[in-house]
Parts: sequence; structure tokens; C-alpha cells
Amino acid sequence: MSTANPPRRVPLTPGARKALEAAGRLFYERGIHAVGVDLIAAEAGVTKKTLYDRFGSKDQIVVEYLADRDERWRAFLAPRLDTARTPQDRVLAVFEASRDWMDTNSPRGCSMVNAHAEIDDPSHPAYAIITGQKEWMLTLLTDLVRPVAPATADSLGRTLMLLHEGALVAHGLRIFPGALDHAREQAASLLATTGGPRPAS
Amino acid sequence: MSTANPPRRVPLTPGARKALEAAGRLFYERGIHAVGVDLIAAEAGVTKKTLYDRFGSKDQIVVEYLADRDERWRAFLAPRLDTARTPQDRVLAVFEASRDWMDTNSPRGCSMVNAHAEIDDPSHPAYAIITGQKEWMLTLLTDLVRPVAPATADSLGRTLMLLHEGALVAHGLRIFPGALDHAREQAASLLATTGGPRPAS
DNA sequence: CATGAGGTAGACCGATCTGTATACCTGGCA
DNA sequence: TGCCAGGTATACAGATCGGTCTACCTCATG
Repeated sequence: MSTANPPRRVPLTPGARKALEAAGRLFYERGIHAVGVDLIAAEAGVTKKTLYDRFGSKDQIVVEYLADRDERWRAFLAPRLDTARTPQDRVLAVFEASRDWMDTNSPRGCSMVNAHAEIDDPSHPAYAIITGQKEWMLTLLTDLVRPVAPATADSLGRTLMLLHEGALVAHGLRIFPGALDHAREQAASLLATTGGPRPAS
Repeated sequence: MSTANPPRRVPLTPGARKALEAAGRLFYERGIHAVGVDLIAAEAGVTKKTLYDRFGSKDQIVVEYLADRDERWRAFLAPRLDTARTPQDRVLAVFEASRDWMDTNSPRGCSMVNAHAEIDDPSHPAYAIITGQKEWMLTLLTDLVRPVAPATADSLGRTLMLLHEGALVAHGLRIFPGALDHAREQAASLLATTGGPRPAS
């Protein structure tokens, strides 16, 4: 598992950085296929030639877009995991980080899930990024609960994954407000009743 | 809530039916923006004129596509709910129906979630169908658990909704196998520990 | 027999799509 | 001084986009 060589990355010159910022915003808000390279260039204040000199193709811009979001999400999450002191707190920190991330970056749900809806071909270079992030999240949650529930870590990790993914979708589609907070509470409840004794206070 | 007048529907002549079948398959497999009307016509064995005589626009084809999937899903679910004898069994029947539905119709996840990724405009006529189905599902799950947990039905319904949506995403992205079954087990566990006594046998 | 609904066949429209080309400018560096 | 990376500006190519049009066919029904 988790083989798939990482997609090629591209050096980010100033022009490329501007283009990637604009492309990321447009792709997320309107969808990948709905956004043309001319629009990206215009919004970035960059010429189309610069786009193709830096990225080579629109597909490569999509790859950089998703890889960039993935990297920024992991960087957003990491310090919160470092700060949390107990395994339970680390799990809850994931849900809290997602809530804050969604509030500031992602009103329309998970960019990976949304991109997956538009990319059917598993050989597309962006596919590995999408599945890679989900695989990473499942592994993370499973590893986080292993200390408190070694016997049921796999099952509990998967349940937390479902709650988390469901909350992202519920947030994006505005199914009900406070989806991430609700998922966090359910996660806390699961952690309290599973495995070891509940925290002292 | 749940106001939004239902989008206009179109009479399904034989040609329209063939077109809708092809459009549904293509939209689901490749995404809405990635499929052109010429391709739909060719795959359906129908001329483009027939497409526009029946539907008037591509947007209207999208509306019929989503409305049709919604109707078929509800028709798929209804007899299973009628057969189940206890409230708990009815909730579990939803997860089992989703599992069977996904196995035969939806390897790429929920068509509503996927469509939402491509439609940003809430004034799009398809938007009401997407949000309407999610709202209906949340209401359904909440109403199903009300008899067993009247005091916490809203919260429990939302938790079941998160598990269900998460399982649909996990299935579509192949995060781990058996996602719907895992969600079903967690739902069963929630129903057993919440509210009234567990079933006699 | 006339009519109209539903259909085929295929040309056509303007707009937009991804991608390429030519010509020129700027600043850092060997 | 010369060079080259990175950029602007703009025109262009070929394909495809959603959508319209004319001409003709078939068949059921009044």
C-alpha cells in the first residue's frame, strides 16, 4: 500500500506562486473543470505563457493545487497535535483543527473529495494526492487511538474517520450547523467509553 | 426551511428517456462539466435536436439526472423501511440499503455530493435537489430514532447522518473496504447504548 | 386526408477550451 | 559586456463547448 510515486512538483517562481494562489482559489470555489487557464492567468495578473513555462499543463496546475492544500493542512494540524498532551486530546485536536480550517479556508467542504468528483481516471497524477491524504488521515487517527485502545484501534480509527469525513461533507453541504463540533463530541464520547478509564477530571 | 419550489420536470418521451439514461451514466462516471451534450446525444443514439427539444438546456438535463437518482434511491429504500419491524432495524436498513445501492449503482460515491462539488451557485436549479435530499435523509434518520430516544433524537440523528455520509465518501474514495458495513455496526452500537433497553433477543 | 408530435441527419454559430508562437523587456551575474 | 532566466503582451491554432437551424421522415389520431 501507499506506493504510488509522488507526482512531480514544480519550482515556485514568483509568477508561479501568484498563479497557484489564484488557481487554488478558483478551483476550490468553482470546480476544476469550470475554471480555464485564461481565467487563472487573468486573476493572477500573469500571462498564459508564464503559466505554461512554469507548469507545462493545466493538469500539473491541478497537481500543485492539491499538493499545496495537502501540505498546508498537515502544517496546520501538526502544531495542534504537538500541543495536545493526551492521546484523547490529540484526537479531539484533529476535529478542532478541521473545524477551524473549514471556517477559514473551506466553506465548500474537502478539496480532495471535491476534486475526486471531477477526476475519474486513477492514472491522473492528482489521484495519488487525493487517496494519499485520506490514507494518511486514517493512519493518523488509528495511530492516535492505539495507546488508549490497542485491541480495537483499527475499528475505532475507522469510526473516527467516518465521523470526520461525514462532518466535512455535512459542513460543505450545510446539512446542519456545527457539524465538526458535533463530530468532536461524538469522538469524545467514543474515546470515553472505549478502552481505558476516563480522564481523572 | 425546505421551501424552495421543486425544479421543473420534463415529460420523458422515449428519446428523452434514452438521453437521460446516457447522461446519468456519463455524468456520474466522469463528472458533469466533463461531459458535453454531443457526447450524451451520441451515447444515447439520439440527435442533439431531440436533446434540446425535450430538455431545453444542459442545465435541465442535470436537473433531471439528479432528480431521477434521488427518486430511484428513495424508491429503493422505501420497501426496506416497510419491511423492518423495529425502529432500530429501520435505521440499520438505511445503512444496508446504502451498501447495496453503492455496490450496484455508485462505486464513485454519492452523486449529490459529487454534483455539489461542481455546482457552486445556490441559485442553480439542481441545488435544491442536492440539499433537499440531504435534508430529507437527516429528517428521516432523526424521525426513525425518535421512538427509541425521544430526548436525544436530534443529536443521535445527526450522528447517524455523519456516519452515513462519511461511509459514502469512504466508499467512493476507497479509503477502506466495507465502509457501509462498518458504519452500520457503529450505528447498531449507538442504538444499543442509547435510550431504552436493548432488544430482547 | 391533414395535422402535429417526436424523431433523424447534419450544417452552422459564436464562444471558449488547452496549448503554442513571436517579439520584447528587465535584472542579476559571469 | 554578454548572457540568460523570468517575465509581459499578444496573436494564433485546432478542438470542443452549448445551442440553433433547416429539411425531411414516420406514425397516430381527429
